[in-house]
Amino acid sequence: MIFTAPRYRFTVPPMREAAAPESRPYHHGDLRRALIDAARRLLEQEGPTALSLRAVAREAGVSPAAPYHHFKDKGELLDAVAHEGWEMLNQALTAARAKAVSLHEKMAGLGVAYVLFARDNPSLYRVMYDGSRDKEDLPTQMRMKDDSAYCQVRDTLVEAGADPTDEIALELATTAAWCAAHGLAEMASFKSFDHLKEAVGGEEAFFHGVFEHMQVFAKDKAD
Amino acid sequence: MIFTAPRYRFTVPPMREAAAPESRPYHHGDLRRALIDAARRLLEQEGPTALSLRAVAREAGVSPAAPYHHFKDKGELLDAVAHEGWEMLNQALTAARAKAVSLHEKMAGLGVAYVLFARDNPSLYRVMYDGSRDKEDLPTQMRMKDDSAYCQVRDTLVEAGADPTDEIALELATTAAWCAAHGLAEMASFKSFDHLKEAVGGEEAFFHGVFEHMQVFAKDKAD
DNA sequence: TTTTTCATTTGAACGATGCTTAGATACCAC
DNA sequence: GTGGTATCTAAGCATCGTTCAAATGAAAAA
Repeated sequence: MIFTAPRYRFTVPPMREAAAPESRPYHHGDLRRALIDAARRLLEQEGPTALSLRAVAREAGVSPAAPYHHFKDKGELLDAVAHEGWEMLNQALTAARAKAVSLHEKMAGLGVAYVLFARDNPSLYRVMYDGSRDKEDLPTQMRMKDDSAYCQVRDTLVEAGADPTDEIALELATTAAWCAAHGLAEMASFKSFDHLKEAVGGEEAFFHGVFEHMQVFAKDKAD
Repeated sequence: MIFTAPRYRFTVPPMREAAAPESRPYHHGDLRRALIDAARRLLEQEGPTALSLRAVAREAGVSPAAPYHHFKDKGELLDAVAHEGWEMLNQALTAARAKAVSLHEKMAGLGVAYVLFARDNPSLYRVMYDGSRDKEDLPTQMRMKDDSAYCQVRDTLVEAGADPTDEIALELATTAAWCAAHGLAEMASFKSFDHLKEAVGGEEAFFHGVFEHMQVFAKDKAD
């Protein structure tokens, strides 16, 4: 049985606008924070290809060498950005799960929320995933934290009737759901699917439709 | 000028089956072919991050500007590499489908063959996918050609009993299978799954296990 | 208050990248 | 041969990630 763990910080610190020159106890104040914000701003506005370390420093109003006192290299900055992305994703899934009524809605809602997050934050999602891909591991917070997407999917599967004592089957099913969501998240933007989206009545309906053809999201398994 | 052997030409040891050097109507022969081979060689040996246009030119034994007479830019070279990757993938799926006996084996075999291809050609798979992602479209050969992965999955679903007249459901199911395979292909290398792979008796069994938890790969749907 | 300390930030520099331009090279048709 | 032309090289531009000695300035020590 899953215990409700204390939820500490539920919200990712919101991006600050560009220069906020009020209080700067040190030279810049909190340059680390400012660099992460600048990176997320650039990511949102210019896309992942435009995200150079020098551009981030420029955006933060600082010299190209300044970031190296707060991050070992470019990858470490991206890791920090990705970390906030994972927290945002966890929040989105928590909200989707809370909103759902039936068990089937919970599973489908989780999947759709996952894909919607990727659709609404395409550049951030790519950074999140590229970071974990290069490390050949899922970020720690995705599997360890109680509100991680992985745990939420697994718990929901148990609620939906999965045998919690068959750990292997449970992990396989969770992985299957994860793969399905990730696969759809990465392919959803392909123009090839435009006609399908229209045919089923919109993008969200398309996501539901795809998930309904996967066993872990099937209604007969939930109730 | 010092009379030495030309520095750039004829210096490529054909580590692999280098493109037939019989006919070289021009300076290098078929530099386009040599560049693609060099790119694939680098991709295999050094990984995707080491794949710079200059490094490809170096590997092919030509100057950094030479590739621009055969490819508009770096992306066009990668497109050519990706194209060959898709053809290899289609071949792998064709072989897997031919080998399968039962209908269920055909679907599962297709999925596993897809993931195995990605596992065995990780860098190539990434280039294949990044190329189509940036264009926001699946490569033409994946949906148009008769032996494309998409068509093979769709046809196999029909063989397995899907209603060929319900085009929307058929496309949704095909897409679902595709997403599942792609998602697993991209996550299969995560170390987080090592214990699961071991628990189920190997990597291939792990792939089968994940697919068996998705409806489109479920046995009860096939027969 | 003055001085010292030391993290923070800068400016300059290095090697490497993608790409462009101008010119040299060598194949082919004549 | 000669000329035309596709092919390739050389050199250069702007940008990138990264390093390092110097400069800056907040905080602690005097």
